[in-house]
Amino acid sequence: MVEDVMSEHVLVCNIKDYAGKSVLIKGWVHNQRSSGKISFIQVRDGSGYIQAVANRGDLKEECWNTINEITRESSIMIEGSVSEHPKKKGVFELQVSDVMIIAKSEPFPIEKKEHGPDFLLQNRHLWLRSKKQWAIQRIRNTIICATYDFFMGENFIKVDTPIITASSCEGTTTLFELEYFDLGKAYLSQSGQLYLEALISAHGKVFDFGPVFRAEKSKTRKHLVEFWMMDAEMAFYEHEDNIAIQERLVCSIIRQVLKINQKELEILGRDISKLDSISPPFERITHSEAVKILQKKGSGITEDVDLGANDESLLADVFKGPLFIERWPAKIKAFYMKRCPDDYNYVKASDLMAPEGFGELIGGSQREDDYDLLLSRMKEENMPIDDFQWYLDTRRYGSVPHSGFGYGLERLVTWITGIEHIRETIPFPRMLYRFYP
RNA sequence: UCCCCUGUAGCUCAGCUGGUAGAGCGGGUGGCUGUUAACCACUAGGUCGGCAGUUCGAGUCUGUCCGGGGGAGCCA
Repeated sequence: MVEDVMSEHVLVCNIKDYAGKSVLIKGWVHNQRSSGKISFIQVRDGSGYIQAVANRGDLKEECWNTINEITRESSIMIEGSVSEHPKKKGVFELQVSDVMIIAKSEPFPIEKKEHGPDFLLQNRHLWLRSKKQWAIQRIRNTIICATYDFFMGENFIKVDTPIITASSCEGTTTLFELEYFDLGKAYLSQSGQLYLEALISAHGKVFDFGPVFRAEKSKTRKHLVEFWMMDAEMAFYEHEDNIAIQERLVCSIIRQVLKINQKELEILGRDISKLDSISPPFERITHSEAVKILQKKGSGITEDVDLGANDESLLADVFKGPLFIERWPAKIKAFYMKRCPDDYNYVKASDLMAPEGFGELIGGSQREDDYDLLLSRMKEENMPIDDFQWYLDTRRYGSVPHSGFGYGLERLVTWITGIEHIRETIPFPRMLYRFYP
C-alpha cells in the first residue's frame, strides 16, 4: 500500500524536477476518464494539476479496483513515476504504480459544465476548488505580495489601522454600525487613510492593507460590501510624486503577475498583450478636459459632476491604457484634499482609470496640510470636529506636505484577471443579498 | 432606492396559441488501452418557488408574496 512505499511526497508545481523518478502525490480528484483497461485521473494538490495514468495491466487487481471506486473530489494518494506526456512537450504526468483513497467524496455538486450564479455562490466553498477560481486566487495572492514587495523596496513600512472606528472618515458613505460597550455607537472602517496621515509623522512612508466595509446598497459587478483596501501615505510627497509612485506600483504588480502567473492567466483566457503593453507614464487629463471629451461623445455629464458608469466606458474608447483624471472639482471630492493654488475650486486629486472600461482603480490626492484651511473645510462639511481633534493635531505638530492613494484589491484583481464580476475575486464575497457561506 | 429579466429533475435548460412534463449533464449498472466537460448502451429521479384567482381543465393566463440575476445611483 501507498503508505508503505518510500517515494517522496512532492508538490505538483515541482514535478518537472522529478522526471523519471517515482513520487507520491497527495491531492483531490479533479476529474477521471476511464476505459476498460486504462484510466486517466486528473489530480489537484493545491499547487497545480497533473494527470495520472493507470494501466490495468501494470497494476495489481486490488489497485485497479480501487481506481474504479474513485469519485470526483475524493482525496487520494497516488504513487507513480513522472514522465512526459506523449503528445504534449513539457507537460508531465504520472504513470501510476499504486493508489490509495484517503476519503471518498460524495457526488460533487459542482459539475463539469456551466452553472448559474445563485447555485455557484450558494456553493462558494466548493466552487473555490474549480480551476478558474483557483487561478483567480493565485493571481490575487501575487498582487498582494507584489504590493508588499514594492513598498518595502520604496522604504515604506506596513502598518495596521483600526477596523472599529468612532466615526466616518469621509462621511458620505453609509457605515456598518455596532454597539461599543458603554461608549455608544462604533462603526466598521471604510478606510484607514486618516490614521495613516498620523503615522507618516512617525515613519515617513506607510501603507496599510486590510478589510473595509461599505453599507451601501450597491448592486453591481464592481461592488462588494466587504473588500480589501490598500492605502499608502507619504510625507513630503506632492501631487506629481504621488502620480509617479502609483505608476510604478501598478507596473510593478503587472510585471509580477505576468512573471509568476502565466499558467493562471492562460486558464482564465486573459489577453496578456493588454497587460504587457502597460508602461509609465500613463496618460493624464483634467476633470474638465474629460467632461469636454465626454460631452462630445454624447454624455450628459457637466462640470462639477462625477463620472458615471457610462462615462468611464466612453473614456476607455478614447484612451487605451490606464488614465489619470486630475484636478477635480473640490465640491465632489473629500474634505482633506489640497486645493490647487491657482484655483481653490479644484483639488490636487487623481483617479486612475483602468483600461478596457473597467473604471476606477485608484483614488489619490495631495492632502491639505494647512490647519486653518483643513478646519474650515471640515466645518463646511458639518463634520463632528471633536471626534477629529486627533486628526487636526497632525497639522498642529509639524505638518508637512504629504500625499496618499489607495486601491481596492478586488477591483485590481478583476481588471488583471479580466473576469466579469468582482464577486469571484474574493474567496467568500459579502454582497447586498448574500453573506453565506 | 429605482428600472429590466428570471424561478420546471441534483445541475443547465426546453415545454408553440391553456389538455396533469422532456433533453443534456450528474448518479447507478454494463462496455471500451491515451482520454481532454472522453465516448456508447440501459436505468432511477419532478406537489413545474408559495398562496389566491380565471377556466371543464393552469408549468402555460391574472394578482400577490418570496427567492435569484443584470443594470443605475453611491463608491474602491
